[in-house]
Order: sequence, then C-alpha cells, then structure tokens
Amino acid sequence: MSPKVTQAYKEEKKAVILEGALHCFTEKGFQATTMDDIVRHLGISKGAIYSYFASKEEMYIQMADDKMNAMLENSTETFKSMPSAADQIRYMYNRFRSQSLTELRKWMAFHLEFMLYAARQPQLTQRWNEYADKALVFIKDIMDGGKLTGEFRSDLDSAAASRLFWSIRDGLALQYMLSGEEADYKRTIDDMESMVFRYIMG
Amino acid sequence: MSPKVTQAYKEEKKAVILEGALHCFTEKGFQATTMDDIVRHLGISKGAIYSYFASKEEMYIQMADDKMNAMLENSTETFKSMPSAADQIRYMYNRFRSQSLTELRKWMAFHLEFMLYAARQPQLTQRWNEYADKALVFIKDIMDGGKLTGEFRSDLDSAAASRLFWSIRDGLALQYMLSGEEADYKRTIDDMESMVFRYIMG
Amino acid sequence: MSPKVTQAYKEEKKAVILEGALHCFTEKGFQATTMDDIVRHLGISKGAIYSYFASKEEMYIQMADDKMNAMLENSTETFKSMPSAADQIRYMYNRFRSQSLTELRKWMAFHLEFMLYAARQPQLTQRWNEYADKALVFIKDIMDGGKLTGEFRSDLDSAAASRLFWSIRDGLALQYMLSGEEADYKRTIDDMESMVFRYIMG
Amino acid sequence: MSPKVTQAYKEEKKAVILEGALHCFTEKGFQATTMDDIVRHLGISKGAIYSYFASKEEMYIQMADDKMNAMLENSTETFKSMPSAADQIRYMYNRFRSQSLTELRKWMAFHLEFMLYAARQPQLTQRWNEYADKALVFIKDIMDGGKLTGEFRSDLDSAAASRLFWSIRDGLALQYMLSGEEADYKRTIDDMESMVFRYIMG
DNA sequence: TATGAATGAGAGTTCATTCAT
DNA sequence: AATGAATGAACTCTCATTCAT
Repeated sequence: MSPKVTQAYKEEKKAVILEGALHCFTEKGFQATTMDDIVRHLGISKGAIYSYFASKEEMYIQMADDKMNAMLENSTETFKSMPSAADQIRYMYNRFRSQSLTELRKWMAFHLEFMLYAARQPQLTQRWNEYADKALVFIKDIMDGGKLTGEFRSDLDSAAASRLFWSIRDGLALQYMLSGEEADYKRTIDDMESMVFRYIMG
Repeated sequence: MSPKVTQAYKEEKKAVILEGALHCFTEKGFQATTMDDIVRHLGISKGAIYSYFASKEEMYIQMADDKMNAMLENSTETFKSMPSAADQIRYMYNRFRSQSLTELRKWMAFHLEFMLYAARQPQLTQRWNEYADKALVFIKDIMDGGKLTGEFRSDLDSAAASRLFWSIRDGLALQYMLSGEEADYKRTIDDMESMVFRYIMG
Repeated sequence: MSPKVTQAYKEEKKAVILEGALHCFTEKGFQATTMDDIVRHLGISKGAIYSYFASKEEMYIQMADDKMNAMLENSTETFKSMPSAADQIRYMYNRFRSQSLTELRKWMAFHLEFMLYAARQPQLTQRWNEYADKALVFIKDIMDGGKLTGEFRSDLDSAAASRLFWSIRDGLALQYMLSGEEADYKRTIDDMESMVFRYIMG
Repeated sequence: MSPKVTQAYKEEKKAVILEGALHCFTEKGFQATTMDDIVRHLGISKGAIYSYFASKEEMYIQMADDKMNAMLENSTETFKSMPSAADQIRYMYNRFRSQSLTELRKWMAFHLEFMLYAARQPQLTQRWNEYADKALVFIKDIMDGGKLTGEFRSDLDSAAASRLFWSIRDGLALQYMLSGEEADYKRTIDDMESMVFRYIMG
C-alpha cells in the first residue's frame, strides 16, 4: 500500500503500455490503429489501458512527448566531452549513419504523422515548436562554438546554418522514406556531410 | 444526348468535386474528413459524389495523381528556353520563393499525409516512386547540362546532387511546416540556394 | 396522335421492359437487381421505365401475373383435342421433360422468390392462390375425366391426386434446383410418371 | 477469467442472438430484415451482435448450418432401434404430420430463401448439396434395408425412390406454403404416404 | 416522351469508450 | 486494479425515385 511502490509500478506499467502502443502506431499509423490492436499486442485488457490513460489521443501525445524528450536528452549528454565543434557535427552524422533505413522509415512514419496531427491542434503545435527550437539551438550552439574556435568561417549565420542542417537531414529522411537502398542512403549522408562542411567552413 | 456536352460537363463536375474534397482534406486531413464534410462543403448530395467516384479513397488517389502530374508538367515546359543550367537552378529557387508559407503548409500537409498513406500500400508506393524519380531526373538533367557547359564542376555526382537538391527543399518545407515566418523562410531559401551553388560549382 | 397507335406502342414497350427486367431478376433475384441493372440491360433510361411502371415492385408483380396467366392459357389450348385422360397426363410429363434443367432452374428461382415475396403480402397471396387453384383444377378435371372413361380407378380422390401431382412436380424441381444432372433429372421424371400412374390407375 | 464460464456464456449468447435473428428473418426475410430490426427485437446494441458475428451474412449462414445439422442429427438417433424399414418410413411420415402448418410455413420460408441465396453462391451451393446428399442417403439406406428384408420390392431403384420421397415431401410443403388448411394438409400427407408405399412395396 | 444527374433516407459495419463484475 | 462485453454515435456506401432539361 506504500504509495511509492504503487507510483513506481504505475510508471513502469504506463511505459510498457506506451511501448506496445508505439509498436502498433508505427505499424499501422495512429488513426488506423484500434484499441483492440493495442490490447491484442500487449495481452492486457482495454480497461487496464483506460486506467492509465484517459484516451487513445492522450497515449499518442504522451508518447510523442516522451520521444521528443528522449531524443534531446540523449543528445546533450555525449557532447559535453567533445572539444572540437567539427567533431561534434561529425558525430551527429555518424549517428545518422548508424540508423538503418528500416528504423528510419518507422521513425519517420511516426514523426510525420504526429506532425500532421499537431499541425491541426494549436497547443500541440506549440509544444512541437518548443522541441524543434531546442534541436535548432542545440546545433546552433555547436556552430557558435566552431566560430569561436575558428573551425568554422566567422561570417557564418549560425541560426540559418542550423536550420539548413536540420532541413537537409529531414529532407534526406523524406527522400528515402518510400524508396532507396541502404547503401545509397549511407552514401547520400556522406555527400550531405561534405556539403555541409563545405558550407560552414571557409 | 450530345456526348461532347455530357463528357465536358462530367469532367468539369469531377474537377469541382475534387476541388471541394481537396479543400476539406487540406483542412482536416484525409482520414478525418468525412463524406458528410465534403458534401456539406460542396452543397451537393452524397449520391452525386459517388456517381463520379467509386470511393473516398479513389477521390484521394485521383487527387494526388493530378497534383503530381500537374507539378511535373508545369516544370518541363518553361525550361526548354533557358540556355544556362545555373539559370535553370536559379529559376527553381525563384519558384520556391514565390510560394507563400501558407500555400506551402497546405501543400505539405496534403503531400505528407498522402506519402504516409502510400507507404502502407505497395501499389501506391510504386506510383509515388515513379513520380519521385521523374523529379530527380529532371534536376539531374540540369546538373548534367551544367557539367557539359562547364558551369558546374566536372567531378560533380549529378545523381547524388539532385538527391541533395530535393532533400534540402523538402527538408526546408518540413522545417517551416509548423512554425516560422515568411521573411525567415525566404531568407532560408536564399541560404539554401547559396549552399547548393557552392556545392555544385567549383 | 391516334390513341390506338399510342396504346399499342405502350403495350409493346411495357412488354419489352418487362422482358428485360425478367432477365435481370432471373439472373440476380428481385431484391438484388437494381434499376441500374435493368436500365443497362435494356439500353433505355430510368425515366422511361418510370413512365410505364410506378415502381420496381409494380414491375415485379405485373411480371409474375403475366407469367401465371401465360402458363395457364398455354395449357388449356392444347388439351381440348386429346380424348384420353391418360394421354393428357402423359402429355404433361412430356412437357416437363422438354424443359432443360437450366431453364427449370431459372424458372424456379423466379417462381420461388416471388412466392416468398407474395407470402408476406396478403393481396398477393390471394392472387397467387387463385392461380394455384386453377392449376389444381386443371389437373383435377383430367383426373375426373379419366375416372369417367374408366382409365383411372373409380375410388380415386381426384382433388387429392391433383395436389399430389403438383407436389411431386414442384418437389422434383426443388430437388434439382441446386444440383443434379440433366440425364438424372429426365430419369427421375420417368419414375415420377410411373409412380403417379401406378397411383391413379387401378 | 475462467475460460469455461466465458465460453459457455458466449455460446449461449450466440444462440440467443441467432434465435432473435431467426425470428426476424422468418418474419420479413433475410434481405428485408435490417440489423436495426434484429437489434430492436433482441433489445441489445448493434455492436454486441458484431462481437459475436462478423456480418449479417455470417449469421444467416451459421443459422442455416445449425438448422441443417439439427435436422440430420435428430433423424439418425431415433432410427437405430427400429427393425422394420416400413416402420422407419412410417415414422418419417408421422414426423411430417406432427409439424403444424404454421411451423411448416415458417420453416419453408427460411429454407427456400436460403436455397435461393445459396443458388447464387457456389460455396454455399456446395454446402447445401452436401446436406441434401445426406438426407437422400438417409432414406436410401432405409430403402435398401427394406429390400434386404423383403419388405420392399426387389427391383426398387432405391436411389431414385429416395429422390422421389423427398420430392413429394418438399413439393407438398410448397403446395401448402401459401394456402390450405391444417386438416387438408394432414390428409394429403396420408395420401402421399399411401402412394409412396404403393410404389416401394410390390 | 425520354433522359440521366441528383437526391437523401437508410443500409451494414466500426470502434473509442464505459462499467458491472 | 483488471476485465472484456456492451454501447451507440458515426462512418462509408447504396439505390429507388424524382425532375429539370
């Protein structure tokens, strides 16, 4: 009856449910996924889900929120230790390269569907933008660092450059969303990287 | 009785219906739009729509098909007369700049939702890819032209470059999908343009 | 403008429409046949049909009525000239034999569906019964004739026997409705015939 | 949680639903009965029905299947103990006699409508024929038994005779479907019986 | 008269959510 | 807290009938 235990248990259970739901949403999309799909996949009852989440929509939003936060958090940690801005950018591209096309596609499907969903709900648009801003600032800080150390050209517009950085990355993901092979994809990331470096360095 | 009149009338009516449906799909999304929404918006009866289109899905696919074709057709025409490859690329960026953010967002919302939809249906994926290939080849031809005239660097990988071209464009549209202002958007296109030229020219 | 011509034309047109409708009803059943089916088959317009018949149902009833009358009429004619009751019965069986299984099945499908339809509408039930009575009386008259001439046994209950006559005939049609081959069918008619004769003769 | 309870409950519920649906189908016919009719009659929700049956059609087929099986099963049991083939046939006629005209009519309405329905769907035709074959074989076995014991004439074509047996029975039901009174009906069964015995015995 | 585009009530079916157990 | 049978509003699609031309 200790509330602490109950609380921990609840958090864990919520996480398990969200994981199962994510699997389904990724497979079929949010709208096309039924509560029955989720329930079947998780092997629990509908009531159980509704005792943790008020609605299918709430699960979705919660899930997207978790994803966004996870991505930002796991970014900031690693970078503290790298002294070179160029290395930090390179590290980002390595991370892009490490994701398989299959993973990328699933990730994008979820990401895009939520974006469309958010575009129609002002409060979600707001939250989404906060997340997008953080991602922009994250790269901008690296760019600014590079300018200070002289690695990047001094007249670089770091705000614009970080926008370009993400544009290229997102656009590439979009390009390979429906077709293309792993090897081509990896090669295009290389090109993307070299183009970006050509742009930010002298 | 005259087939000409009837035929023309039918084509016109189909177009009107598609226009009305597009309006609704853009507003709420394909899945969230009900036939009642469309019917209300158009001020006609349900039966009328179903005598022109077999299903909601058919309308959607027809619509997407029309959009794709329209885009490709209106591209090829204008370019015949331009002698310089650089001018052709510049012309493309001017076209990007001429589209307002509001238009862009509507366009993207439709575009992305259909892409997600297509991703789950093999035959649509197929058709989508054919369209994407044409867009790629269109830019690649320009790049190859520029290499021949010496405008672009001779070691440019035109296939990769055209992929990058579209990646950047699509990514930028994605970036500005949920936030950003007109002026910033235009400026980012400028940056995008200069980055691309930096990459394709010597 | 002569009313006679118009009248004749109308009758002819009605007959053509009913013929086309019958074809469709036989193929798919009354309920499953749409006005579009009929219109397509006939190559005329919906309005045309509605200027001759008030409703799909009216066509159906009219059609069934015509069929019943036709059958009774074409029976009575031929029999006047036959002196022997046994020959008359034999003639009936020959007529049964002359109908192919395919024809029989189509005929039965229409017949049965209308029967079910009529069973739910008192006025149609009434009309159906009048027709059925005529068919019964027709055979009963033959039976009575046979008793008078001594061809059939004198203690024969002609009313009951005619009921049996039709029961056997209808039941056989039912038996072969969904399966069975032409040759078997013909043989079963033979058996049926011999059984009936065994019953009505001494 | 106990599967036994749940399973039993579900079976019972399915039976209740089928019973209610049968009532409606018998009243108005399969096609004319709407899901709303059934729902109203049963006092449950539409969703409830769809959690037990996938479609209106599935209910219908299930129902017809149950009816067929019930009829065959309840036949075979009782006959094991009867030594005389003639008694077995006589027993059948007693069973026919024991069914009231009202029951018979309802039964026939369902039976015939399903037959028409099945006639247009090859797989159902198939299943229907299997059932019909079993009914034929059931009588044929009795006939063969009677030939062996010498009760029936030795040159009897038992296959043909069983076909006739059912033809007469089905045809009689058809005869009395729309008109006729209980007493007449019973009497005609007597005639039918005597005619059949006249035919199968020497 | 004939046409066939248009109507709209009503069909079968789905599924997020509730609540008695 | 967990279950899953039940709900019923909302969905897509059909089709007999009408009526302006």
